[in-house]
Amino acid sequence: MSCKIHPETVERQMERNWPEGIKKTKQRLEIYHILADAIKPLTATEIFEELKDDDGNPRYAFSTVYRCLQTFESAGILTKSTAVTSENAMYELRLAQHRHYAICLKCKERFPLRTCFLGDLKNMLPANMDEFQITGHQLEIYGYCPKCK
Amino acid sequence: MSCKIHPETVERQMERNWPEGIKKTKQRLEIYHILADAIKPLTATEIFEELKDDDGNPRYAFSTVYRCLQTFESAGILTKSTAVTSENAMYELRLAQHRHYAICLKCKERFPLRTCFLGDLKNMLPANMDEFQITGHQLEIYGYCPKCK
DNA sequence: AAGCTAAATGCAAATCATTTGCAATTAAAA
DNA sequence: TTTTAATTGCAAATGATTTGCATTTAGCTT
Repeated sequence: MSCKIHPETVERQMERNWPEGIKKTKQRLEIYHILADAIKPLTATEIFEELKDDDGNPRYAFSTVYRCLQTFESAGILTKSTAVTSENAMYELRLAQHRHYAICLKCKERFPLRTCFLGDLKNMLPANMDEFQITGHQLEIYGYCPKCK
Repeated sequence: MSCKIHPETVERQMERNWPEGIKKTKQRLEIYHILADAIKPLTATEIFEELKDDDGNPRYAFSTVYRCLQTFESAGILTKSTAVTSENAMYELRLAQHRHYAICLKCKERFPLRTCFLGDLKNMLPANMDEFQITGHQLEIYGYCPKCK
């Protein structure tokens, strides 16, 4: 029922993204959808909660969630990261675009930053490290949001 | 026995840095020195290991290390962060200057980057977030170092 | 220099996120 | 439909970090 112009459906995006030789179980499909719908990186626990039924009972095992995330990560379609402001790992689909966040230390709200600037990164490498092959990066800004400060 | 020009001794730096109302116990002093001598952020375990005696027996409790790090952190002289490439928190004295690292995903070696560029950060904040009060930031580059790639 | 007291430590047990072993189930190839 | 390797669920294991509580100690105060 969405009214966006030319939206690539999640189904189609998933079809395109799905890694070779990884079985499409209902657990994995649901987890993929949760990640695809998310507007921010999710923790394993948040995903586990999303998967509960209407009465709040778990429908799948916690270990299944973790194993699925591992599978996605080693298949290269998922990025795992750990924020300065939280103990727990967070997971985000690795799509073409990606975002960084300003994170409020009080309310933990995450505000997406404007830009990613991978271009400059090469220049920041130390001398005689031109050989270093960059595969990823992480940036976070933290402080206090307008409401909390 | 160091031959550097005008080195500020660790003692003096510590004197200047030491937070009000925090007792100088031998445990805390030793931990401060370990952090001051470190050329990279350390995990609690690394610090605990450093504190062992010559026979490899722990001289202080693990919980003391954690509590000391917490104390330093809430006193504002220590920065705690969690690298993408490791599960464990790392700790680093918050001195005037600070560094970011390029981290090899294979050998886990950390290569300090050339610059920090706090200046640009304000511009990356989303619209209507000028009010966000930045207190810190974290940046990491990861990939494969010349040896490992 | 000795006494006092809140703050700090040591120890063992508790927590919490994440991982693992193994038997039962299932996707998808034959 | 059968087959088989891959996947799941469950419960127990792990490993980092935290906590409760009795004991010790830094840094006053006398």
